[in-house]
Amino acid sequence: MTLTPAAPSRSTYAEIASKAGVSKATVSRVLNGDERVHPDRTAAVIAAAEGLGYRPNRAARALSTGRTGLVAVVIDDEPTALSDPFWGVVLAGISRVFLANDLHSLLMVTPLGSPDGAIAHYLEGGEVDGAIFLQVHKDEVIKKVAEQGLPVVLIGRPFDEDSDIPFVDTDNVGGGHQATKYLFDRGCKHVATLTGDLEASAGQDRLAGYRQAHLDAGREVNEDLVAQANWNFESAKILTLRLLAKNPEIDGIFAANDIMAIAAIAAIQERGRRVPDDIAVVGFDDSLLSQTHRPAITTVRQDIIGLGVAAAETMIGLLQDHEPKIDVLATEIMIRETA
Amino acid sequence: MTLTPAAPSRSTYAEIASKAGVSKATVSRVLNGDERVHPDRTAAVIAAAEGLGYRPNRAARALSTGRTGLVAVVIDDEPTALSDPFWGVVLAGISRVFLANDLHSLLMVTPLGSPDGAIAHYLEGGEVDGAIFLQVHKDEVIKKVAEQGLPVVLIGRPFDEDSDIPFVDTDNVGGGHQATKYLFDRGCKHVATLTGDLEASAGQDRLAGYRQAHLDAGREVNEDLVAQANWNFESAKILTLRLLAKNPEIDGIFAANDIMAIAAIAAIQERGRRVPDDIAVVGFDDSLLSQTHRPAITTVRQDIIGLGVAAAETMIGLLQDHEPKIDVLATEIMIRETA
DNA sequence: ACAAATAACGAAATCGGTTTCACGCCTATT
DNA sequence: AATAGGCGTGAAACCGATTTCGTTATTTGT
Repeated sequence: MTLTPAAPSRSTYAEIASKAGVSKATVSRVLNGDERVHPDRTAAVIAAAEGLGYRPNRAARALSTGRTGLVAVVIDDEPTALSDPFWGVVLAGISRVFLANDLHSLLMVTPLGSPDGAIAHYLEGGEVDGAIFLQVHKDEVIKKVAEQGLPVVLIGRPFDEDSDIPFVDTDNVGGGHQATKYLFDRGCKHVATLTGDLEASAGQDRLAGYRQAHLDAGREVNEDLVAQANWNFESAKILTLRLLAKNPEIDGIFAANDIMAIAAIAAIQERGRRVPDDIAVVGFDDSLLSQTHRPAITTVRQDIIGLGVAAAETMIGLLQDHEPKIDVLATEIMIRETA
Repeated sequence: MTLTPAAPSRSTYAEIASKAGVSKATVSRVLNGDERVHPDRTAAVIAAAEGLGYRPNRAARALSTGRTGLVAVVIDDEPTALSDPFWGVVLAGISRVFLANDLHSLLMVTPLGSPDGAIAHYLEGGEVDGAIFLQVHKDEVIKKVAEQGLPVVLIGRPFDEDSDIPFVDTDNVGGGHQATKYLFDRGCKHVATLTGDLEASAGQDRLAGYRQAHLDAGREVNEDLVAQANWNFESAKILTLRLLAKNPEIDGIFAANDIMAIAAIAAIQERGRRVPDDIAVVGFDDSLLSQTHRPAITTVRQDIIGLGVAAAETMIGLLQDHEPKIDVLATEIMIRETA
């Protein structure tokens, strides 16, 4: 494999040093903000560096400090995962914070299913200073990496209750609560829920919020009204039809994401009932779908960019030896036409 | 900023060399596949390396070779850009190929408004071996970077007709042609089109395909039936209403993306016409929306993962000094309910 | 005013691979 | 038989920034 030479060579400490009439050591001190250098020399070095349009060589710095300035952003390589617009926005949030802190995100899209996958190797190699994991399915890989001393931040709650891995997450419990309470306040008496995959923490938590809202309102959860639909359209539609058939008294549905809300609406209309007049529907995510669908879907909005920002900030904190911070971001209900 | 030490230290050439009883130079030769080393030594080095669980230090290699093994993937920081599931899938394709070739993708989300902002700096700094641009920023930044000798691949067609920057793109002309021809074959006599932003090559090309299909069918394009809707729901709906009012003879609509197709359907139904019986509608993208919408949308599918894969492969080719390859990927029509 | 402590700075070592160069040994050439 | 050429190899230089260590120059203490 013959490779072409890379980008044009740039100026170095040696050049700055000779131009400013000081040693490389002094250049390094000035450029790293050492206060103890004489102001005159400091000024000379800065002037020389600017004159030469100096840009540091990351590889050289990495070699001598052992820190690369790179953070891996790992996402599960499932067809469904990446086609979810959610992650793009999270990435934007992460990237924005990193760029302002002279860090870079190394994107790794990989099947996380296999515990000894390629990823673990890369993460072990000291090639990155830390790793942010999106989309959590198995904690194992993450734990393994974290145990090797690599700073790790999770987006989404870890499964293991007493895991001490720092994470940021949407307040899914709060969001489920908000949606359910809104339906109650609207006058609904029999609120069903279409849950996501209960192996995912978001699925669990949104359901927990639904239950909590019942508790707070002094109502009992009717377990017949809880249907596990695994996030997707098809099963949500089938389950809604079944719910409506068995429980005609239903007058509200909380779907744990917008796609399932759309499926529920389709099923309801197929049965000749009206939304929201007969049955009110609330979704989750505030996705594009919820905005363009007719009727427009009332849904729980999460601060997705904020998730990325918080994760990046937590990572920066870890790299600076701060206490691991755990963020849970509030949700907001977007009232549209379906409830 | 005090920083914690990075990952655990790993084995080095020096250790392998002493364990195998050879010099560092020989270790380097063996590990880089130099054939001229005596088989016995080769075996010894390989055994020693495996015994020590050796992993190369990227920074050290980068410092001495000048190549980082990193490729920047640059995307516009527009709200609409990253929330488009399209890009996530492209990223997956890129990442998959790179990972298999020991390259990494450095994600850069360019801050708005800064023409030759932070990104250009990073790209100049020799921090990456190449750059893949998603979502066409003005060509200027790209040109500037390319002129500095950095290998560049575009996803999407460059604006400048005689630009020599390698690119990969969906065959948008072909897709537009396919959609329009399908409507003709179905018996439509008066096919309108909702175009995307005509400043974007995808918008231009899909419209060009629409025109070409007319030409091939020996029909004239009625310019009254061409409406520029800029990809979004609102304007597409308004323009469709206007089209229907002025041209009641319309019996088919080709929308340059699925969102506009949905908007068109909403407008058509609002006017009391039926889809597809009165007016057939074809979208573009085969997005999740097109699958979940009722009626399900007949649409033109593009090979999005393939775009990422092709871009990554082209980049690898450039890095190995191959001829710049230009890929145009075929589309496929997905027949559902609206046409 | 003199020894001791401190501050400011440069020379050189260092990080871990890669690459050049020179050396010893062997085969081919005349 | 002597020289030229080739091969396999190790020593050492090198990439560019950081950091240790030691040397001056300056300040403090008595």
